Amino acid sequence: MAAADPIPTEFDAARAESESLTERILQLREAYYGHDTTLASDAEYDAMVHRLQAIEAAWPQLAGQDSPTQTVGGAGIDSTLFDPVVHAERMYSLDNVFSTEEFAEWAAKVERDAGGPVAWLCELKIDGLAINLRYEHGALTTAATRGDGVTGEDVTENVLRVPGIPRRLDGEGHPALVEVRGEIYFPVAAFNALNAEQTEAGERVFANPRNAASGSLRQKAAASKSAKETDLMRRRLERLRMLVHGIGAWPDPPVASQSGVYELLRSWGLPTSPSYRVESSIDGAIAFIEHYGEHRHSVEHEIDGVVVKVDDLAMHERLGATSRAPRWAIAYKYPPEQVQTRLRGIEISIGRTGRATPFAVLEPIRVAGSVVRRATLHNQDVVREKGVLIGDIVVLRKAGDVIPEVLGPVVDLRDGSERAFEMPTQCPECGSALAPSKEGDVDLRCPNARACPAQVRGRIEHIGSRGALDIEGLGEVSAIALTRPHGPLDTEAGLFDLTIDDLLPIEVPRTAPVGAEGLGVESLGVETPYRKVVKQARKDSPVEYGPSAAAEELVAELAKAKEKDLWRLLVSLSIRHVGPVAARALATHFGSLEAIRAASAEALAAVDGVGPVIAEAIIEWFLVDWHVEIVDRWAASGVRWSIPGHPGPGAVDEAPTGPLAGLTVVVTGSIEGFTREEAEEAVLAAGAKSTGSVSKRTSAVVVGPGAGSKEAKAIELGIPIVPAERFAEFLERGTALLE
DNA sequence: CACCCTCGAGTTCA
DNA sequence: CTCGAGGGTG
Repeated sequence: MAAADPIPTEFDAARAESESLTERILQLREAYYGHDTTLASDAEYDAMVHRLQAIEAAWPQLAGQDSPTQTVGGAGIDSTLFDPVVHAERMYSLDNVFSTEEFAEWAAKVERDAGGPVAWLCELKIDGLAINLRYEHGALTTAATRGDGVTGEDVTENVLRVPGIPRRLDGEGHPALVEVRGEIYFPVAAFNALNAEQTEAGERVFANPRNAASGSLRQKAAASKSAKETDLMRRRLERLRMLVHGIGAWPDPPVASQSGVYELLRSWGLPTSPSYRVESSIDGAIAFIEHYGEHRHSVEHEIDGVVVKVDDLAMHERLGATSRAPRWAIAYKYPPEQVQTRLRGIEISIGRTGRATPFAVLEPIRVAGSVVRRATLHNQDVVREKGVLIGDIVVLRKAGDVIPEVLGPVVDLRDGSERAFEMPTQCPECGSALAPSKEGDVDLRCPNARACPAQVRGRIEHIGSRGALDIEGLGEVSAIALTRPHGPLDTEAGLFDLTIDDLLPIEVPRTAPVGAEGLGVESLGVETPYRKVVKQARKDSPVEYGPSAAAEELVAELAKAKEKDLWRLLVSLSIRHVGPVAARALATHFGSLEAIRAASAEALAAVDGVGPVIAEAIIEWFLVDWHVEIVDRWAASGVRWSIPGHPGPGAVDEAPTGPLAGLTVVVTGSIEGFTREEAEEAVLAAGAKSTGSVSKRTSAVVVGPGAGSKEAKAIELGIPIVPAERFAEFLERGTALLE
C-alpha cells in the first residue's frame, strides 16, 4: 500500500515544529503589517523563516501553498508587479493528514459532529497554483492568486491565455457575484517539455510543476520585452490547464452538495475534474486514497494528495471553519516523490569497461520509501546540463519509483559557497590518466584495463552475473574479496583455477556501519567469508579452520560454469558491444570460440545483428596478449569453448522455426512456473526473439502480475497482450492464440 | 536518415 | 528499471 508509507518519527517532530513556526511567523507578520508593531527583531523573524525553509526542504510534504515560505520573499505578493486583489470571500487553506489512520480519525470526528454517516467527496489534490476567478453576472472580471488567503495578485491578463477558462459562463441566470476557485497547473508532459526547453536555452529548470505554473502566471508582459519573449511567454501560458473545485462569495447556491456544485460549474462551461467520486463510507474514501497512491502517474497532472470534503453543503455551514481552514475538508498528502537535499560532492566510479561515471554524493534523504545517498550523473555533459554545483541543494526523485535521479539545483538557495565540478584527470582507483577511448567521445575511460582494480573487480562481478555465466556465489561481495590486494586473483584469467585452498585465507575488512564512516573507527576487524572454525579442542589449543559453505558453493558453481552455453562464456569476456544478443548470434553461427577468433571482419559482420563496429571490437580484443591468456587458461581449466556437435561456421541455418517463428516477444511481470530467465529461454526455444523493451515492432507482450510501464506501453501501442496464465498455451500455439 | 534496439551503468530492496 | 549513447536496420 503506497499510500501509507511508514513515516519516521522525526517526521512528527518536524511537523510539529513547522506548525508552531508557521503560527508564530503569521502572528508576527500580522502584527508587523496590521498593527504597525514588532514583537520580534528582524533577525529573529528571519531565523524562523529560514528554519521553516530548512524543514520544508527535508519534508516537502509540509510545504503547502499556504506556508509562509511561499508567501514571503520569492513567490510572495509583489505589489510593484501585480495589483493586489482582495478576495470577496477568504480563500481558506486545508488541514493536512499524512496517514490513513490520521484520516480515519478526522473523518470519525466529523461523523460524530454530524451525528451520523457522511457522504465523502474525494478528489485529486493537484500540485498547482490556487487561483480565484471572479465572475460578475457571468463575466470574468478578475483572476487572482491565493496570496495570503485574503489578498492575492491580479493575474487576469495571463490567466485569460490559459485554455479552457471561459470569459463568459454558459447558460443563464448567473449570480451577480460568484468566485470560482481552482487550481492552475502544468500537465506532467507539458512540464517535462518546458524543462527540456529551459535546459536547451541555458535557463534554469523548474523544481516542480507548481513552481513552473507560478512562474508562468507571474510573468509580466512589458513593452521592454521583445516580440520573441512575449511569444514565448504566451506559449507557456497556453500549456497551462485549470480545474475548478469550489465556489466563494455566493451565499445561497441552488445546489445542496459539493458534487452538485461541480455539476453546476460544469454546466457553466468551467473545467471540472473528471476523477472525483462520492464515497458513502470512510473505508470507501480510504480506498480512493489508496487507489491513487498506487496510480499517481496515471493522470495527466502531478498529484500530491487527495482532498476529501463533506459532500453536503448544509453540513459545511454546521461544521464551520477554524481560523485557517474549514472543518469539512482535509488534504491527505502522499509521501513526496521529489525531495530536496544537499549535494555533498561529485565522485567518479570506474566501471568494468573503464568508463568514468560521475555520481552525486548526497546528504542521505528518504524518497519514495527508501533512503538515498547516491545517484548517477551519467557523464560530464549531464552534470553540466543539469547545472548542479557541489554544495547545492538539489531536487531528487526516483525515476520509475526505483532509480534515484538528480533533476537540478534549487538556484534560489545558493549562498555563493558552491563550486563547480571538475572532471578528474586520473582514475581514482589506479591513478592512470583518464582519456576518451576515441576522438570526440564524451566518456572518459581508464586505459588500464588489465590491472585497474575497479575494472578487474567489475569484470569478475560481470562474469558471475545473470546475463553472463550466472554463477551463484560470485557477485559484488565475492568479486571484491577475490581481487583484494594479495587476494587470489589479479585478473579473471585465474578464475577457474581457484581452489578451496586459495579461498580459505581471504580476509575482507568489515565495513563501517552507515553513518560511522570517517569516525576513526579503525578496529572493526576482518571477515573471513570462506573459512569457519571447524574445531578447537580446548580454549588455549590452536584453532582448526575449514571451508565455509560459501567456499564450497563457489568452487562447485565455478566447476559447473565451465560447461555453460558458449554464448554465456562469450558474454563473460567483456568484449565491447558483445552482450547476450550479439553473443548468441555469434555462438550459433560459428559454434566455437576458435572459429570466431579465426573469422575475418567481413565474416563476423555478416552475422545478423553484428556490424562492422562489433566485428572490429572482436578482432582487436584477440590482439591483446592478456586477453588470449584468459581464453587459454580457462581452456586449460576445462572451460568448453564450443557447442558440442556444432557442424561448423555458417552451417547452422539461423532462420528460426517453431510456433513463434519470426515474432518479437517481451516478457514482463512474474510468470508462474518460470523465472524471468526461463520464460525468455522458452520464448527463444519457440522460435521468437525476446527483447526487453516494448516498441511498435513488438509482436506480443506476455504480462504477469507486477508488470509496470511495459504493459502500459503495450496498451498504448495496441500490441497484443498475453496474460501470464496463457503463456504455456501461447508457446505452443503462437499467434493463433492472439486471434 | 530515421528509428529502434542493445549495451552499459547505477541503485536499492526483498 | 531507466537513461544515455551509439550501433544496426529498414
